[in-house]
Amino acid sequence: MATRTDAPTRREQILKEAARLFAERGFHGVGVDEIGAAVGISGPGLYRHFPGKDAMLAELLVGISDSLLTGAKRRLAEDGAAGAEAVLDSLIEGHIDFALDDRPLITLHDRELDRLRDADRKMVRQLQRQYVELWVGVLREVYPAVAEPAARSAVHSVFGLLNSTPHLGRPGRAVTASLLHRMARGAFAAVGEA
Amino acid sequence: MATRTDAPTRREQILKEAARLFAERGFHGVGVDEIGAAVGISGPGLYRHFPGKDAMLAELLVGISDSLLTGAKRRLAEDGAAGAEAVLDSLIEGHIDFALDDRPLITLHDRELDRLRDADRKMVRQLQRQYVELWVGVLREVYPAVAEPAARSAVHSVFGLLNSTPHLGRPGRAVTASLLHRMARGAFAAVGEA
DNA sequence: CAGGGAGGTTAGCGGTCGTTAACCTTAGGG
DNA sequence: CCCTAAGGTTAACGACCGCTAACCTCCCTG
Repeated sequence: MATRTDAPTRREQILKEAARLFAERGFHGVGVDEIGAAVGISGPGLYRHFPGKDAMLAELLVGISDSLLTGAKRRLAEDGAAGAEAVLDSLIEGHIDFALDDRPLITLHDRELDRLRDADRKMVRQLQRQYVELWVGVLREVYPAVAEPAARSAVHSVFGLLNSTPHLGRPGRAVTASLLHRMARGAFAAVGEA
Repeated sequence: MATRTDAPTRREQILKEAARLFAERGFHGVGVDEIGAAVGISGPGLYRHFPGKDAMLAELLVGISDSLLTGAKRRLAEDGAAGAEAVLDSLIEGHIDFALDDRPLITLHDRELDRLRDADRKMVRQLQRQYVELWVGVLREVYPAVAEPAARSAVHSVFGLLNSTPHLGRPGRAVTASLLHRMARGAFAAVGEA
């Protein structure tokens, strides 16, 4: 399990603050001095931990995409025996957890992808595509009548729905999670029953 | 009606290209020279039409918010007699039209708001809030059991769903529009029937 | 207890960006 | 036929930004 109880490393502090700032003001809108100030060191000190500003964004985006995909694969393996419906619910739940717990990251995820170097962008895109295709596969098991392109569009749209958390009020985590879950299922059902 | 058949003015060309570039690379990621080049003039020439780069973004965002709200008010007035269900469908249709026809604008709309001067941002926020509240009112007419905070969250989430068009493939406009419409109704229904 | 690496600091360089200044060209009206 | 306004141009300025250089200070270890 490796539940983390230790204090966060400096690197992790930097990544967390950088994510927050990038999400708030955009990658180009944040200077390295601000990121440094956010963790109590000053600008150039960051270069002891990262080769450059781009590298921070790259690590963030690859990390998000990878952990989304890894979590989804795990859920597919664990809940697969319980049927496609259960897996779909589990995927939705996982994505909602992520959107609620790491709002800055979910914002960056679909907003700053184009600021990456080619190699990093390709990697992120590949992880994202695998994540989408995993959802598409499960969705089409639940609703076999849905053609693949429609399923893919539906998945992207539901991501848009779930990723709307930054715009939502804060009426308690469980309430929001439940609402989002029901809406996602409702949206999928509307595609499946067409 | 004033249907526009005349050629677009230079100002309009600039706004259109600026919207595209801002959506692609972010407000801070685009230089004035690039915007100029996109309309065939060079950097500082833009200042004959706008007082500054910020003013272009401001005009774009206020314009979007205003036209969304105006369209929604018109639909409410025109289709109100046909009942709340019909108005809701009309609102959804209008938002989808917008998301499909002006993808760069819909992207900017929820992404670059914080780059505005205080006065402009307040104005945009107010227009957006009115737009949301109009939807909330109609939604609660269709589903009276839904409490106001839940309705507001639901509306924001459906906006997230409808605004996902930039991530979608292009399988023909009508097909996409129909899919999005059904999903939006399905998501709302799931909230209403809870 | 020397010494070296880890992790800071400040100064400053080179490039870019938004903006202004100064100047030029053209079309239309008195 | 001038003259003015509209709409361009290039040059350049000042600010800022990412990053490097040079230096300092601990702490850990052989």
